[in-house]
Amino acid sequence: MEPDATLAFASHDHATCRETALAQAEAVARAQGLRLTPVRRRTLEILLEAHKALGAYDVLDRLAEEGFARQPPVAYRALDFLVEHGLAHRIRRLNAFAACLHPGEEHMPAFLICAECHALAEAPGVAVAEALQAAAASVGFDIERMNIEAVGLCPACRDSAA
Amino acid sequence: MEPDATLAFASHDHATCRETALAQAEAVARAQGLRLTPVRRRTLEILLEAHKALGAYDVLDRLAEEGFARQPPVAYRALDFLVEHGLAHRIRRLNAFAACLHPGEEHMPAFLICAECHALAEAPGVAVAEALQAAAASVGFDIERMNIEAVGLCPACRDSAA
DNA sequence: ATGAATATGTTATATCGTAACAAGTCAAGG
DNA sequence: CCTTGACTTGTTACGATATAACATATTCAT
Ligand SMILES: [Zn+2]
Ligand SMILES: [Zn+2]
Ligand SMILES: [Zn+2]
Ligand SMILES: [Zn+2]
Repeated sequence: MEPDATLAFASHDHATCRETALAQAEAVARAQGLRLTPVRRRTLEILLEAHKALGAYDVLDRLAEEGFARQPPVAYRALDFLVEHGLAHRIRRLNAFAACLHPGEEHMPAFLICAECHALAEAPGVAVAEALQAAAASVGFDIERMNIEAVGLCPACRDSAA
Repeated sequence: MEPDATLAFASHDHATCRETALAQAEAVARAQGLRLTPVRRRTLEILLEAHKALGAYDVLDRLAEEGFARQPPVAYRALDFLVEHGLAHRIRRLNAFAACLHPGEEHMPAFLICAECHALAEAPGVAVAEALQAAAASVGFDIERMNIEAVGLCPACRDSAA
């Protein structure tokens, strides 16, 4: 089942939402023999609690408040680890990172970024990815990784702009 | 007519290719009353001559060699202007900029970036963009701008890897 | 001519990201 | 046990990317 981005733009129970994602992430870690060490786990929790994209230095500040060293590699290592294993995503357009809300599920996220309120959603991107694969294949290009990001207005901000 | 990315990965006459793009860019500037000042024009030429994505500081170095001031805003302003008016594109994945090879033509480029030789192609992205529009619309999101980028192997590097 | 808008010059600084090496942890094989 | 090698973390230092802010100059329409 593909994730549904509607939730991200609607008011919902953040607590449940992040606990679910965290539990899924832990399941992934167990299944793949990953070491979800304290910094890594806390970094993921920070992203989940924020429930939006955070810059590496924002994460670093929060980590520092909890006793971890305030040095860039601390945050970048943890973030890179999470991204590497699909527990978080990197949003290039924002030079930022966001927890994956569907870790373990096969999904190609298309990110929708609200220019107004900065809400971020992972939209179902399978159709988009397939179209891109097809476009690439037609010129003999072999895709390894892709980034699909869009900036615009979320439902709430679009309505209030009218 | 949609641009064809095949050319970008094939050996071709760079001189013609860049003169065409430059001429198209000038036509766009005339048509839209844009001021293609010396720095801006030279910046576009630099991107076209390189025929690949260049970082802002690479562009700045080249501009400096030609008598322009070696200060970041010089390059960023020119690059931002070109991007703003569709004469160049920003490749977020590379923190870099590339001249648009189809200025004035309606197109939604999907960028294909070779991880091996760093070749860059603007693939026809209309189908991809439509799929993304549809995905966004299904959750009530209104897209203003989008970035579609893929990293992988170009035909030449894929073949030589085998 | 004159004012408003646009473009450029210039200084300084903010933000994002990585190289490199030392020190510590951990689990498997001897 | 205890070695050993892979992985993880601590730490310093730096590199790369991007923008703020303000002064000056140019352009363009009135
Ligand atoms: Zn995800
Ligand atoms: Zn919004
Ligand atoms: Zn283009
Ligand atoms: Zn290649």
